[in-house]
Amino acid sequence: MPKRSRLDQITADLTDAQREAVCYGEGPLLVLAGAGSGKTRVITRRIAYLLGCGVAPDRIIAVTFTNKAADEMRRRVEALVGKDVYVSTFHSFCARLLRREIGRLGRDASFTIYDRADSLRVVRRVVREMELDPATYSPRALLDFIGLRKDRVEGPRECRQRALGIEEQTWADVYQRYEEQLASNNALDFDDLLLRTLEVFRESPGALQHYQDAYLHVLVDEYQDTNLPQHLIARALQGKHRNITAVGDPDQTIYTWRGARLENLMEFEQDFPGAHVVTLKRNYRSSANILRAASACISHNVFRRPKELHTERDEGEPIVVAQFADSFAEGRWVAEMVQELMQDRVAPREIAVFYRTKNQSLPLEDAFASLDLPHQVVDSVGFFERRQVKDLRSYLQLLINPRDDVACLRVINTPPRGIGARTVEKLQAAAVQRGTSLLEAMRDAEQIEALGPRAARAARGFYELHARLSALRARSAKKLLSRAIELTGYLERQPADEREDAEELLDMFMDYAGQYDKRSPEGGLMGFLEQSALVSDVDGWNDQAGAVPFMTLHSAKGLEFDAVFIVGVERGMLPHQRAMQEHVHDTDRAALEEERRLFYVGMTRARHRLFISHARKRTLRGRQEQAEPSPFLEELPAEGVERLGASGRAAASFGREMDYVLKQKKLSLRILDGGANRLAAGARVSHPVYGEGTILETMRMGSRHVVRVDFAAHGPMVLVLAAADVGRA
DNA sequence: GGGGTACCCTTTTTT
DNA sequence: AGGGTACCCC
Ligand SMILES: Nc1ncnc2c1ncn2[C@@H]1O[C@H](COP(=O)(O)OP(=O)(O)OP(=O)(O)O)[C@@H](O)[C@H]1O
Repeated sequence: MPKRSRLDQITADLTDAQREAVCYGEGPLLVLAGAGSGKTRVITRRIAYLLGCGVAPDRIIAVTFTNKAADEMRRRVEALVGKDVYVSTFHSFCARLLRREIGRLGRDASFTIYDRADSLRVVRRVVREMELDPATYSPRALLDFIGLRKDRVEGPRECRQRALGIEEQTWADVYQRYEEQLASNNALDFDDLLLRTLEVFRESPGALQHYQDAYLHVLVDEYQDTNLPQHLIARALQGKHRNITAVGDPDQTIYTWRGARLENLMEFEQDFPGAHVVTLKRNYRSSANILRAASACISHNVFRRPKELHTERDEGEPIVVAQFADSFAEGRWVAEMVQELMQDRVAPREIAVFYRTKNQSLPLEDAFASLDLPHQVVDSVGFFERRQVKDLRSYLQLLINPRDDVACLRVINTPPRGIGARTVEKLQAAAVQRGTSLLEAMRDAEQIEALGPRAARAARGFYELHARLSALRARSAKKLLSRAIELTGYLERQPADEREDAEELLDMFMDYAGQYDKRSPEGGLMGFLEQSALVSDVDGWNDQAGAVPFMTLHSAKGLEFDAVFIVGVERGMLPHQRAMQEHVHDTDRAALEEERRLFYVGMTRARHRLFISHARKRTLRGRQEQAEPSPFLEELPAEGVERLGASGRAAASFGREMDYVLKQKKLSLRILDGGANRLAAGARVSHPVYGEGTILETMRMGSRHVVRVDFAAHGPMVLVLAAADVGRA
């Protein structure tokens, strides 16, 4: 194929503004654009275009927010030009780089990656060792503090220098000792992946130069949610060729709590002098009703440059805002509406349900299960945090990095093998004294005087178990996992009431390992552990599975669906109570605005249908709490928004009535006393189950028609009309 | 000294 | 619901 026409093909279905960005030549480029305007499309096409222009695939690096988004982009580029480029997240890229380069910092390449729970264990230990009162020095708060320092690229020494007063000095000391512990465990936390990469660049000009030479083009998606270290890494990488493409939308910053820095985007032109800026103003995703509502809502953010986003699309169906008595009624309604959509030929994978917090999935799961609707809770991070999965991961982690005392302590007596708290203490003391890891101390258990013969034998036994597993280290991840389960007797030793659970979880874990083995036969155990440490929630979501995904609003970023449900849109939930106390925000207002952006991100995921709901009662920490509608709901326009169950009492009964209808499914109504031949208010009807009644009102709930009927024997009920009845309504 | 149990609290979002 | 801590029994 002649080159010209292939390039034309890549840019054919783009707007002028999009094409300008895709085909932009050398130098920094910023695409500043609203939701659904084609930012991700521009990045993907630009990669394809560069490849089409003859840039070698290995001279391009693209960075996305999740591994799933990275795979998706790689696949799209491959489909466009048949070439394989490197697309990754910042964290995965850094982990890969550090496996090669961390020796330059005097550290070992077989490092463990710690998640928050691992880090928390380290902080707890530091607090104990420093003999601080954990009530005053909350390990959680201390870890947050450390994270904050790291987000600002501030090491313990600098932190200590800047400390004002004894209190802050103590925090800095905790930070210092936390770092020492991580080093002696040969572990890096998530932030370290970024910081050590910067350190490699700083300490080793040769390495920096190597990467700067290698990457002719650096492209970063979702720039509004990058933190300072990520920004610095991007800047370092483009340092030689100066070809950076960043795309982002300031209205979609939703990770400030994790250090995201909007300045990275808004001050791009200062950081990258001579940057060319392209703005995209047309939304290609959503119906006019959806875009109008989303824009109206986000316009209430005052810390914001007003931005006009328009669409050529039709109004579309009205947005539905519905109120329910409680989250269970809300869940049943969502399930019922999903069933309806599926009957209307909307594929389940084109429907999604979003919520603020993960525990909101439960009522939805119940409701979907009872209607037998295919659904999938998108929660990979949660999966890897499950106790049983973490336990087995720790056994494997210890094979790669025997110095990982956190992993060792986690499983040293799991399942119970006679190494109790006292023995552990003695082992730890011996390890500190000898300057060894816990595992090495166990190898030499017989020589530790403080240990009785029984304890010594148990400890030595653990070491031998590790050694036996270690001999199999080169085997596939799945094989190792199943051998670890066998050799440790993990399942047999589970309490009977948890065995089934554990078995299911570990089966899933083995499946996951099997998939890894197949996909990355070269990755080995280390690659497997690395990938599972760096998963994002959406990574585990199979978008081809034909199931409705349930996910957090955060996870929904960057995705799109034909129909979207956002549940639990209540004061205290969205905006979330805790988010309003988040100290990373300068003001209450800023905190509220981030919550509004989250709602905005959710709404703008929808192409055609948007359903927003809230409940009057919600169970929080086992308590039933009254809930008010979210203030954000008042910000939606009247036009193109249909509100159901507006008053509190009506909503309460609506919930119960809905319940009934769902159980009975749809049974058709017969019109009595021949006069009126229409299902309209006032008509007398008869129902096979409820008997006779009078229609109170008829209404539309989204695409479906419902009637409220006052039955003589049952009182008011909401009935959903069968398609055949609709013509009569 | 190990192991089991009861009670606390804490989770908002996640690389 | 899961971990941590405190307490009790073996
Ligand atoms: N020029 C175009 N022609 C047709 N469809 C387009 C065009 N540009 C974008 N789209 C479609 O619009 C939708 C949104 O595009 P994309 O996901 O790239 O937007 P985005 O700006 O990254 O969105 P967001 O920031 O909201 O995640 C996609 O379905 C995409 O295919």
